[in-house]
Amino acid sequence: MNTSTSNSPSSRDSGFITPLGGRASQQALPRDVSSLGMGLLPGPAVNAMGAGRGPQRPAKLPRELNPEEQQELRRRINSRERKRMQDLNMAMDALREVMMPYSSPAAQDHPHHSRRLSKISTLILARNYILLLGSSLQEMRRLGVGLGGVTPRLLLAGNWPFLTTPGQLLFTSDSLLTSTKSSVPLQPTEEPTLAQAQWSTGEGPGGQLCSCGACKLPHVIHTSPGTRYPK
DNA sequence: TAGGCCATCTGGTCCT
DNA sequence: AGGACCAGATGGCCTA
Repeated sequence: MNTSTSNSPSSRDSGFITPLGGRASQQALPRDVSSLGMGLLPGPAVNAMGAGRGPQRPAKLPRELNPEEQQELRRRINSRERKRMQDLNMAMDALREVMMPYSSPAAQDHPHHSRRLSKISTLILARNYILLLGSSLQEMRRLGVGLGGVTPRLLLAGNWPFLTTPGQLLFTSDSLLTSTKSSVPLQPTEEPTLAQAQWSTGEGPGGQLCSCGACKLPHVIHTSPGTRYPK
């Protein structure tokens, strides 16, 4: 089921723990006990929430524990986190499987298309797809078309919001609508019509021009990158 | 070689 | 109290 290539968790498990937190194998022992939560290593900087919060909280790994117990505790915590991230990656792979047909024409002479979708690209493409489905649904409603065997024109045409470069791709209502007045997320009552949908064309991932079929399909017109994941 | 992407470790915070 | 979640740090792999 793993559709990923060299970066899948299972294929990357062959590495070893490096002193400062590099690749780790599932069986690899934790590092030196001195690094187990006692702040010897550079570690993450004090984050904004934790900074200046008065007296130091007790260490997460209690000092009462002997080194072996600390090591075991740290091992369990690491294992849980690893498992959590692997589950997340499995979900990401499942999403990738669904989105891949819409992101790659599988043309072997277009290597920039044959690569696995990155996480960020997968999420953005999925989001764009959902928005597209919403607009298609809206058109069906407008035309009074029932769901019985009728597929929205835009979906049939395969006009997917293809990716250009990850980081630039947020598919906003601004970019979707010809009218650029609204900057708020789409509301059910203001879904764009297909006639209003407007795409950019001709540029493949990474910004290079490409003449393949997929690249000639419409692209999302994106806005400037903007802020990254505001908290 | 630089930059993108990723896995892992880690400590802090939130939640049950 | 323990687990889940989050984000920073680090280093490996890969590609342009």
